This record gives sequence, structure tokens and C-alpha cells, in this order.
Amino acid sequence: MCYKDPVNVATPPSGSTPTLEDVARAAGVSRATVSRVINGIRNVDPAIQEVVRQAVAATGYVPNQAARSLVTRRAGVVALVVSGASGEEPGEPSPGQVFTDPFFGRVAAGIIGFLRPQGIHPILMFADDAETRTQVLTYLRQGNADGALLVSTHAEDPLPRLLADAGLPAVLFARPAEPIPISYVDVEHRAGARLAADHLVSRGCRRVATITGPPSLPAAQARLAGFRDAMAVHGHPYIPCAEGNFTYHSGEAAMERLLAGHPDLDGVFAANDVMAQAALFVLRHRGLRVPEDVAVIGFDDSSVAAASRPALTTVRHPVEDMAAEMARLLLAQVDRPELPATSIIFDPALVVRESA
Amino acid sequence: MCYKDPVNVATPPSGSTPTLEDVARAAGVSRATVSRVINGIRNVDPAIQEVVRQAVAATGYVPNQAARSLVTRRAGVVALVVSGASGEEPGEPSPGQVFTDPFFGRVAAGIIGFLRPQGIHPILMFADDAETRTQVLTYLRQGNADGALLVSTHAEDPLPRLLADAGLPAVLFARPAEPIPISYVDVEHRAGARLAADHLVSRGCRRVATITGPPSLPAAQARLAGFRDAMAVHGHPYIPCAEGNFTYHSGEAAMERLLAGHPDLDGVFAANDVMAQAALFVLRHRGLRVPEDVAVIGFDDSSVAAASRPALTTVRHPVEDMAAEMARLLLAQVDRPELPATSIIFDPALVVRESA
DNA sequence: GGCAGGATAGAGAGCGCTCTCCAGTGTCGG
DNA sequence: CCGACACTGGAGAGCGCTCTCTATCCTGCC
Repeated sequence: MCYKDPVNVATPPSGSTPTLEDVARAAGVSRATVSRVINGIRNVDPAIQEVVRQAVAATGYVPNQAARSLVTRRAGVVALVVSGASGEEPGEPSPGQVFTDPFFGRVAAGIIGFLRPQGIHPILMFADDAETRTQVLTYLRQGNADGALLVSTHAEDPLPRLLADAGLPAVLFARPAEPIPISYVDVEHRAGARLAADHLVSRGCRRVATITGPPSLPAAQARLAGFRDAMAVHGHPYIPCAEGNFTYHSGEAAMERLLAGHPDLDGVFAANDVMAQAALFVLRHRGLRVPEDVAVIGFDDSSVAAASRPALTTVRHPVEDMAAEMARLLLAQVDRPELPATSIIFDPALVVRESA
Repeated sequence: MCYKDPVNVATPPSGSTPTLEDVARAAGVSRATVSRVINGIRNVDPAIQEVVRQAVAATGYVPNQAARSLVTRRAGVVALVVSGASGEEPGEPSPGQVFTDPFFGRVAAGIIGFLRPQGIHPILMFADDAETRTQVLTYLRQGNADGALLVSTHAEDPLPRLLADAGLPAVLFARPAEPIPISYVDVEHRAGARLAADHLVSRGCRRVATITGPPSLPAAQARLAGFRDAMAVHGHPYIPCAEGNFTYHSGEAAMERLLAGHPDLDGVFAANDVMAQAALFVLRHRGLRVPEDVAVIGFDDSSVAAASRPALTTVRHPVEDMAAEMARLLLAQVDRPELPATSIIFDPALVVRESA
């Protein structure tokens, strides 16, 4: 057999983008062989592989993903869905604001860090009402994306159930409020809160209070419960608490309320760093020193924790690792849809800085 | 002609997802007709349209995007690329940190707000070294995305040039450092800085300083130049300045330096809100009252501006509108690649709050 | 030396859709 | 009453790729 010189025959028929056929012609082999080389499959003579590779380079060939997807039934894309509840609540974060939360950035970074090496990229979608939820579902069904990575901002989010019912591959960032056969990753919130409680007690704090997240969120519930239980074990059965919703403003207000009711407190556990930061601000504003007068512990170890003054002691929430794990779980599920829903729970750790 | 009852013949051959063919069979028409109805095209009898629609509903048909893309040569996806320089510089924000910047959230929100109604979604990509830049290029060439929306964090970012050279549709968020035939949107930075200068002067500030962005960024240059020029016009030819890089930390450090060199200053213009917020913190820490002792003006009107204490007076940067315009420009360019590169410049506005 | 059997390459059938022809139908003017 | 013409709907050719099936070649063994 005689293979033609790949370089001289390379130019595709027209000025349009070259196809497999063009490369095959240039290399003097069949389409199938080129396909095999490109997809790195067995049974191709090394010499021919080399000829094909040269032909690919010479023609500037790039495989057409649509054609590939059509036959493989794989989009090579996953949806990263930021999903809220029905959107009726006032004060609910708008889609854009979600990004402002350092938490979301960490999730995105973790997901992308895992997916990028595999040539898979996330499509960004928001779902905050019935219409946009339908859009997500349709999008997945159309095969635009192979599955969904879901970050819900609300416990009542109906999207997880819709996805599960539709049998679409999906992984949640946190345990759903009600049991749904769907995979998720989460952190051991109770254990994290216990770490905070133990640390405050070991520092000698006796009058400790907590700023909670929205009670509708299981994560917030668990942090509160874990903190209370641990404090009870240390002999502090009653813990004053003020409810926030994870925003800076709500944290400020909550700290004000706590201080109004308990001016002598000497320790605060906030359910996330942003609220802890707000607490720091209020305390300093009141002339209270942190950690000398009041010790403050946050939760998440987000970027604001180290940036705070004083730097926040906080419970590390391994968000990036968890996000990468989400992606891993999703891809496994896409490959083998028959796999049962799995949940992976991560351990938190205490990061001691200056505030406690 | 007699159309069969769509409901009874509906079930597709197997349990697999229904295709156009299945719907056509169910409706008793040809594939072409169903396609016409679905794509809302002319020349279909209303009665038949109805029959087809019922058949679609009965079969649960959803068009396969890959097949559609294959023939239309349109992915229905655009890439949202966050692009840095070569990544050698230490202290450079990692991909994930980019999200933490409220600025990026606003861009994403603006883009999504415009694209979502059209059923187009952005794919999130980072490009921070040669390899990932190639990945972006390849991705676009493969037809995975129809074009790129580029947010560069560095002036020397080579990606815009690569995109322009490859003839791929792309729109930048800011004017490229060197002239490149590529579309972009930007804000009139000089005019914005002038607004800040005028306001400080009209408040009676006499000893004004500024915290700049990285000098390699044209936007930072323009803000500084605009501020200096305007202050010169007001009779203040010399303006102390300290360089920051748009982060909170750099803003703190810059404010410290300014105060060290000019303890008596009474006005500060920071090139973005985050650094202005840091300035606020340093000033309060030093016991200086804002705005009584020192007036502070930021730039961007990002979410942190209103959340600061005192709330920041700032120059509004219409990021969301600009981002939407980027998307519009990109889609126009995808539709008609022969269109010349266009640039659209937005006007800033002063938002007066408490800090000045 | 002939033949089984593994390794390798090619042929060709789709994947599901769009879109360009064409054929058929009905309408109107001459 | 007939031909011209707008209007509809169908047939069928791909879009570029993967992958199964088959043909060919080569090696080794009896």
C-alpha cells in the first residue's frame, strides 16, 4: 500500500473547515482509521498513526463536537445550576448576587478544577421560578448537557425532585431537605459546630451565643443543633441565638440583637464567615475587643475569613474538594445511569486565627 | 387526506427518546412538516399545526440539539471566558477568586439576563496559561460555542489577539491595551474619575489623594489620568497616589501609605469600591471620621458600596448593561461574521451616599 | 506448504435534524 | 373552462462523526 504525502494533498476542497473525510484523503487512509487515531483507539499501525497525525496538523482539522455528540449521545457539557426557591420571598438574592457570595466562587472553582482537565466545561444556569426550572429540564433532555450540578440557595427548592423524577443525572451540593433519591455531597455540619463550641469553651468563654442561618436550611439547622448539643455537654444548656440569613446585613442585625439581650457575652459562633465578619464590625463599633472581650468563630473558612481584621477563627468547610467530588459523582452517574444515588460527607476542621 | 389520531399512535417504537420521525408518524405527516411546526416556520395549515403539536405533547418529544447543531452549524452556546495573563505573577488571583470579585458577578448576571430569554447559555471557562488558552480556541473551533465573551483580568492577556487572528466571534469587556480588531464595550473611565474629582472639590476637599489600580490596566490608567486632569483644572496639579491592584488588601496597604505620607489629607478617590472599602476601614481604625475628616469616593457602585459603613459614594459603572450589550454584540457577530468590530462606550454616573 | 487465528484497515450504515427541491392542491384572471 | 400562480406538504439529500461488520494481511504452527 502506498500512502500519499500528507502535506501536499492536505488542503481541503474549499475554504471551509476540514472534515474527517478531508484528513482521510490527505493521509491516504479511510475515515475510520483517522477516527481511530484521533480517539486513541487500538489497532492502528504506528506508522499510519504518524501519517494521520501529520495530516491532521496539515489540514488544521478539529473534530466537530455536534457530529460527535449526535452519535455518542454525550454532550461533553454539564450544567452548573444555581437554584433558588420560587422567588417570592423579598430580600432573596438575585441571580447576580449569588456570585458575590464567596461560597459560590469556591464551588465553581472546585468544579472547574476537576472538569477542565477532562475537557468538560460547565454551563451556567439560574433557576429561580417555574419557567426557568422547566428550561433547565428541557435543556438537559435535549442533550445539551449530560447532567446537572445543583447548588440550591433554598431548602424548598423543587428542582432536585424534578431532576430525580425525570431520571436525569444530577448531584446536589447539600443534602436535600426532604429525602430524594439523588446524589449529594455535604459536610458534617454538626461536627463542625462542635469544634467551634469546644474551642470557645476551652478558651474559657462562659456566656456564649450564636448567630444562625435560615432555619429552613438543613445545614443551618445542623450547625445550630451541633453547637447547642456540644455546649450542653459542656454544661451550658441554654444558648441565646439570633437568626440571620448568611448575609452581612443579617449578621449585623443579629449581633445587635444578641448584644441588646446579653451585653455581657464573651463568645459568638456565627453560622458563616460573612455573618461573623459583620459581628466583628458590630463588636468593634461597640468598643468591644475581639478576642479579648468577645471571641468570635465563623464557619466556612471562606476568603473573607483570612481577610477580616482580626482574622477569623473559623470552621473549615472543604468546599472546593466537595465541588470536585460533585463533578466526579456526576460523571460517574452519566457513564452508568444505573448507579444508585450516593452521598459523600466531608469532615470539617477548625482553623484557628485571631478572633478566637 | 386523513390524519391519524395523534394520541393512539403516539408511543414511539421503543422506550428510547422520541425523534422527529416518531412525531411525524404519530401525527400522520412528514418529518419536514413537524420540523416546520417546531421551528415556527411559514406555510403550515393551522389544523395540521395543531395535530402536530398534540403529537409532540403525546410523544413527549424534545428536539435533539446535537443533530440540530450539526446542520445549522450553531451551538446555541457562547463561552464566557475569564482570562488572565500568563499566570507568572505571584499574588495573581486564582480562577476561583475571580468569582469573589463582585464585579464578575455583575458581568455574569448581565450576560445571563440577556441570553437566557433567547435560550442561550454561557459556558464558563478560565484561561490563564498557554494551554488553557489553546483549549478555549479549540473549543470554539470545534463549534462547542458560537463565540466568546471575554473578561480579562490583565492588560497583557494574549487571548484577544488569538481570537481575533482566528477570526472567531468575540467581544471583550474592556478596551484591549493594544489596538486589536475586536469588538468591546467599555465605560468612559476618565469622565467617571472627573465626576469623583468634581464632587470632592465641591465638598471643599483641598488635600486629595487617590488609590489607583494596576498601571498596566488601561482602565486604571484612565481613571487616574481623568482624576488628575480634573483636579488640575480645579487648581490641584499634584495628587498623591498609591498603587493598589483592586483587592481589599492592596487597598488597605495603599491607604496606609497615603496616610503615612500625608496625614492631613481630607479626600480619597479609590479606583474601585473594594479598595475604597478598605480605605474606610483603615481611616476608621486611625480614628478618622468619614466623611467629616476624610471624604471617600469609590468606583463601580458594586454591591459592597451600599453595604459599606458608611455607605460609599461612588461612580456607577453600568456593568450589567455593558455585559448585556456584550452579549448582543456577540450574537450579532455570530449571525453576520462579516460585520466589522464595534465598540460601545457607556457613560458613568456619580452615586452620592454617605462617604463623600 | 497450507491453514487457523490475531491484528489491522475499509465500507457503510446510521445518529436526528434541517432545508432544498418538487409535486400536488386550490384560486383567480382571461 | 383552462392555464398561471401562490400555497402546502413530502421526499430525500446530506451535516460530520462513530462503530460494527467484513475484508485483508501476516504470523505461527502442524
